[in-house]
Amino acid sequence: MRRDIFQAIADPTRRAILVLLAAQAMTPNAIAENFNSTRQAVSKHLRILTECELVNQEQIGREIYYSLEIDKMKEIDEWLEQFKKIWETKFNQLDHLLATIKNK
Amino acid sequence: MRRDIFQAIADPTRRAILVLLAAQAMTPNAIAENFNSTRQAVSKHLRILTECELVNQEQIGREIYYSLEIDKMKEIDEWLEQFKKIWETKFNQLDHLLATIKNK
DNA sequence: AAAATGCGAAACCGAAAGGTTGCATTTATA
DNA sequence: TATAAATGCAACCTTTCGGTTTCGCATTTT
Repeated sequence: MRRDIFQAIADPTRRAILVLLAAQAMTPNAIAENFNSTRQAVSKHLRILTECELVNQEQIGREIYYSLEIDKMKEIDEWLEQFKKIWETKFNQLDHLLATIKNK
Repeated sequence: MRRDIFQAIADPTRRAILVLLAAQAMTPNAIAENFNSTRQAVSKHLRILTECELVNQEQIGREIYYSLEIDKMKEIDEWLEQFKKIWETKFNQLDHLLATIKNK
């Protein structure tokens, strides 16, 4: 299926799942209670998130606990880096402008 | 069509367009030269990026220059904030561990 | 041992995505 | 003024997406 991390976070349900898992590891059933779709639909989302290595599984008896793989989230931040440079520069320019006005 | 910014950056071509525009404003034709798809396909991507307010248009004669709307990119960073707190905490824990080992 | 629970996988479906071709419109040029 | 260039839009097609229902398989509970 070859999905990447950006496709993974494109879906609002998956983003919400990631936020849930940021707080604590959860089972598919527990996660599904937070949404209006079926457990199976959530399961599909978890499969995608697992493939992208955004979440981990740990089986305990018949339950599977999913937890956030925080390191993978950094990849988004790394992509953003190239734009951060720009908005920081823009901020500095504004900063400079304000300072100039102030000293008039 | 109601797309959000996360859907906008889900497509690799659109991400590449954003990177191109980060360097300089460009026309659809110029942008399309960088990809294997038709100008019309690129035009569709630009339409989506415009709807999401990730890019601006400026018409000059018969040409339209597209430029990056950097402020909108910050929204992704803002969403990431909630996860950053986690990975910074993890880093600090590791940091502490390393310090402990060092002082042994 | 039988029933219930937790889960994933498969089959199916409608909607949306991403691409192409063909056109209409506006602006520049010969 | 006729032609070329730059662009957006619409129609169409194939693939993917996200959902549901049905099922099978472990594991736990009664």
